[in-house]
Amino acid sequence: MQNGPDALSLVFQALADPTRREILSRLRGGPTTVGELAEPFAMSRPAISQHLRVLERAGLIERTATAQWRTCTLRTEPLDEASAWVDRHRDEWNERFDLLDERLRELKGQTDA
Amino acid sequence: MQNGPDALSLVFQALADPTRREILSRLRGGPTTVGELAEPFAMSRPAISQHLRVLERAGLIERTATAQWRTCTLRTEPLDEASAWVDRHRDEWNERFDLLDERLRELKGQTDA
DNA sequence: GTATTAATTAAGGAGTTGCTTACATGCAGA
DNA sequence: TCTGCATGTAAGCAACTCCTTAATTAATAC
Repeated sequence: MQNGPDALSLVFQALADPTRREILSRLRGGPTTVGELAEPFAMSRPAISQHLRVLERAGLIERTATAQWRTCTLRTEPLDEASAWVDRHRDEWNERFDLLDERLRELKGQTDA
Repeated sequence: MQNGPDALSLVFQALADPTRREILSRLRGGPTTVGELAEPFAMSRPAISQHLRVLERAGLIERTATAQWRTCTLRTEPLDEASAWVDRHRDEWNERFDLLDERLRELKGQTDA
């Protein structure tokens, strides 16, 4: 994997773990230090650090260092793309219209050429 | 894996691969055989079979056997839960209201007790 | 300076993923 | 029944995930 996975795969992969989803849910309450974040989990600090790295790699959190505390902040932008993908596939009605659109555009391209 | 991951993790994990997302997109056009599905990918048939198993495990497709062809059909129900989770975290405004709701419910529970 | 606190990095191990090739299964038609 | 086609299963391998404990960095307080 020399090039690394695409952004959307990184986001979905980050969300594919209950601990990481719980961390994101807790971050909705506002920026939080790693220690506070780790407290409710029966898991070592390094394990939490590694989960945070996965979330950071997906762009879902930002870590800023103030003194010896690292504050984690929620970043929701990557979820827009994820939400768009899911919703596009979720609703069969819209899908049919999407496909109709594509067909029409194809036809238009053909008659133009 | 005696207990296995939860349903939501399975769905996000299934979506965390471009090949599988492409398969789902292609299935929006209607039920398709494995051969047709595999055709555009530079990948062996067994690899596609394994991707289909991941999608089936997540409940995102259904496989039915007619003659020697296995027909794959899209199932969008699992995406509802995924969409709900993402949307709940996507919009900061709604999150704040959700949190306010939770706090109010907590307070109510406390005064009741 | 030394000690304490907060967090990360390093190293390692059990299990999983994503692919491969080779083999097996199961149906259809001569 | 034998042949061919569509698909799945088995086995193997490199890379990755998710956790661990031990060592390290960095800032604060004495």
